[in-house]
Amino acid sequence: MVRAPCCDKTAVKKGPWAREEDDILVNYISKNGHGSWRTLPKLAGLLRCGKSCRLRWTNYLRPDIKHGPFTPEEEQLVIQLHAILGNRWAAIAARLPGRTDNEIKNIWNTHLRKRLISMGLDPQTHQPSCLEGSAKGLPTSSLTRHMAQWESARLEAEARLSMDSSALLLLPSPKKTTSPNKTTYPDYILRVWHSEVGESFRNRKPVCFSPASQASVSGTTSEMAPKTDPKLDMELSCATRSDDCSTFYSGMTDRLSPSEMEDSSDTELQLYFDFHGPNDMSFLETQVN
DNA sequence: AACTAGATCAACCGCGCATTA
DNA sequence: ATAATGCGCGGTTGATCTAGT
Repeated sequence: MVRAPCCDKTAVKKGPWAREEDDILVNYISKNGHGSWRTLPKLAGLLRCGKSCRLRWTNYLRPDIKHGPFTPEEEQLVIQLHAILGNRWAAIAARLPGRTDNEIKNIWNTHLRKRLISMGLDPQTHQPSCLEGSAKGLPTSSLTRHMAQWESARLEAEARLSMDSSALLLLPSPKKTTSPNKTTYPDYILRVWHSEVGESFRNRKPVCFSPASQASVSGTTSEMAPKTDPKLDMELSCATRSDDCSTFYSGMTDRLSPSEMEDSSDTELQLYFDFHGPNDMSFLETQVN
């Protein structure tokens, strides 16, 4: 099947939006709503692709967009949600009102990713990068000890899991699925538990989402709708119940002696460790305003 | 002041999913 | 059941800005 182009590429303007174009788009949408994005440019009198209009509106012109730099709390939230959700920027954005997926993706790639690297953490897995032979931020001895503690915690959590799993299987399926190959809650939860994601939770390690593991959990990386998807909420609540990645960050604080903390003199590192208490998962329930 | 390299971020592109005919 | 269409997502690009020399 050949996909029809979304617009006549030769007849549309590309590149940065002019002020007048913004005005036209805002005026049109405020009066008529966006309706069909494909037909909007023609109706509004814009020489733009509908896709471009949608992007401009959702990423910049929308009235509820929060402009300006991210607060430390927002940055922290992005890091923690990334540990749970991986590169699902739209899902992360849904938890930060006023911030767009594009903005979050940019802030991640330009700031937060580098910050994790400088802390000696792998930005994809959120695990100490010494595991891959490139530790920079923390003393190797401390990290080795932490790995051992995680392993111990994992064994403990696995025992708990065996009890939790049976309880979860009793949950009723929340709604009829539209497709026969879509999973019900218990099935989905089990898949999560048995996936890389679930293992991370069970291990009390920060979650790492490889593309393969995301696919194994959800079918595809974009199948979960970010805003009200019950599966996503369930995933997040699983994380909550299982002392997720925030415990990792704060837990490391608990386990480091003062002298070890001095070893990692990076003040940002300290900030991240101090941000949440071991059981404080409220950031998943309350939204940053 | 001029140049360069790196950082930033708005915008584009291609793909996949959902919906509709 | 299948094809066509629209939309949203994540990855990438490139123009612009900024700091350093």
